[in-house]
Amino acid sequence: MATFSEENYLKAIFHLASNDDVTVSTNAIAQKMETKASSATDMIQKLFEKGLIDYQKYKGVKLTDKGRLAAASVIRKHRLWEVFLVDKLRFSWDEVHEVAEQLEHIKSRKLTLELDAFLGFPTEDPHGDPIPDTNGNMPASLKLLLAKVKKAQRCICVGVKDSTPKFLQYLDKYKIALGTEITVLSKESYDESMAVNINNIQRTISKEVAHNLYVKIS
Amino acid sequence: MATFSEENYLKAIFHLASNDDVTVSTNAIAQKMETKASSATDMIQKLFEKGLIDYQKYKGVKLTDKGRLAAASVIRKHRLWEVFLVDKLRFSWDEVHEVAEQLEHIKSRKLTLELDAFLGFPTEDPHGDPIPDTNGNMPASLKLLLAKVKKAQRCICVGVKDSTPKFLQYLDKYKIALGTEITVLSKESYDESMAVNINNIQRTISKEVAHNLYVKIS
DNA sequence: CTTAAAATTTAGATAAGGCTAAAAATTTAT
DNA sequence: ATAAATTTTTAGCCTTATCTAAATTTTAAG
Repeated sequence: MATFSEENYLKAIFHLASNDDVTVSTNAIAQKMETKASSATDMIQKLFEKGLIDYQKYKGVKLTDKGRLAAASVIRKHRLWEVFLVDKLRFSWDEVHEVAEQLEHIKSRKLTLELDAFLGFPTEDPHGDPIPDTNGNMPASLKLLLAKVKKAQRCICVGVKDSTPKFLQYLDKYKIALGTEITVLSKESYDESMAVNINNIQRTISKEVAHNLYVKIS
Repeated sequence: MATFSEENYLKAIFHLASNDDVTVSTNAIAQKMETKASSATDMIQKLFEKGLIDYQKYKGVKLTDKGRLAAASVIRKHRLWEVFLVDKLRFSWDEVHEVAEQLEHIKSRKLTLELDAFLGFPTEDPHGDPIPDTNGNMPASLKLLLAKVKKAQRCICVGVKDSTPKFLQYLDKYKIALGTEITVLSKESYDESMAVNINNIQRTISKEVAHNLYVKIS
C-alpha cells in the first residue's frame, strides 16, 4: 500500500508525463510538488525500489505499468469524489479540489466501485477532465481551448485549464459555467481577444481567458 | 489542526471516559490504541500541550472542552459516513467501520454540513449509536441490551455492542438486522438464555448474544 | 574541448509517531 | 510500614518525509 505522499508523487509524475512516454525530471517533480529537489530524489528512490517507476540516476523518471495504474487509480478517485461533491452535495466548481485532494487517498475497493455506480458511472469530472476506468485507461478528451475555436463555431464550456479560485470566480461572475454555450463571433488578431455570444449577450474575451477555458464543439 | 493520530487518541479517550468526568489511565489508552504505554505517554504530553486534555503526571487524563469538541467532531463524521455507506452505497453492517475510520479524518466544515443535510440529518448510525451534533452534544441513547428486556416485551433491534465481523455475520445468518422486531417469550435463569420470536420463528438466544445486541422497546 | 552553469544526488539534521529497555512513582499486599 | 507488583515516565533508537548544504554529474557556452 502506497502512503499519501507516494500517491501524490505518482499523480504528479503522471500529470507531467501527460500519458506519454516522456521521462520526467527531478526538478519538474520537485516544482510540481512544491518541495526541494533533494526531497524529490529521496522519494524517487523509494518509488523505484517499489517498482512504481523506472529510474536511472541523473536521467529522469518514467512510470512503470504498475506505477501508472496506481496513479490513475488516485486520479480516478479524485475525479469521482469531485462529481459527488458537485452532483450530490452543494459544492461549486472552485470548492471541490481541496476536499478531493483528501478523499482521493481513501483506500477501499468497494467504496470506489459503489461510489462510481451511485454517481451513474460518470466519464468526466466537473472540470471536464476524463475519469480513468478501473484499469487505468483514460477516455480520450474531446475538449480544446476556447482560443482554438474558429469564427462562427458554437461550443459548450466543459472545463478549465487554470483551476485557481481566482479564475473560477471570474467565470462565475460572467455566468460562464459547465454547459454554458458560447458562440465565437470574431477573433481579433492584434491582441488575440475574441468577440463571443454567451446567453445572448455579446462579450469580449481576452487572450488570457480564452487560453484557460476548455470547450467542446457542439 | 489535529493529525490523524491525535484525532484517534482523542476519540479513544472520549470513548473510555464515556461522556463522563472520569479520568482515563495511560494504560487504558495504550490498550485501546493497541500500542505501548510509552507511546501513549508521548501523545498525552502532546495533547496536553495543545490544550486538548487535562493531565498530571501519573494521575491520568481528562478531555478539556476543546478536546471533547474535537473528539465529538471526529465521531460525528465517522457516524455520518457510516450512514452514507449503508443508506446511499450498498454497504452492510459489517463493512462500514474500516472505511469510516479513514473518512472520519477528512477536514472540511462544508463537507460535513452538506453530507449531514444530504443524509436527512440522521441522529443514529447504522449500529444504533447516536450522532453528536455540531456542538459536540450526544443525543441520549434509548437503546438497551436485549438481555435487559422483560418477558413478553416487544423490541426493535437498533444496534450491537460487539461490532466484530464475526458477530455481525452471526446476526446476518439468523436474519437479525437493524429494525428487526424481537419479542421476548421467556427467560431461562439457569444459563441466561432467552426464547424469542423473530419474524414469526421461535428461537433460543444465548447469554452471549443477548448481551451484545442493543434494542429499543417498541 | 574545456570550463562555467545548471541539475541532480548525497550527507547530515529535524519533527512526528512509534518501539524497547530502564528508571521512577504509585498501588497493593503482607 | 515497607516490600513487591504494577503503572507510568524517561531515555535512546528507528522510520518517513522533509530540509540545508555540500558534492557530483550533466549540459551549455565560449
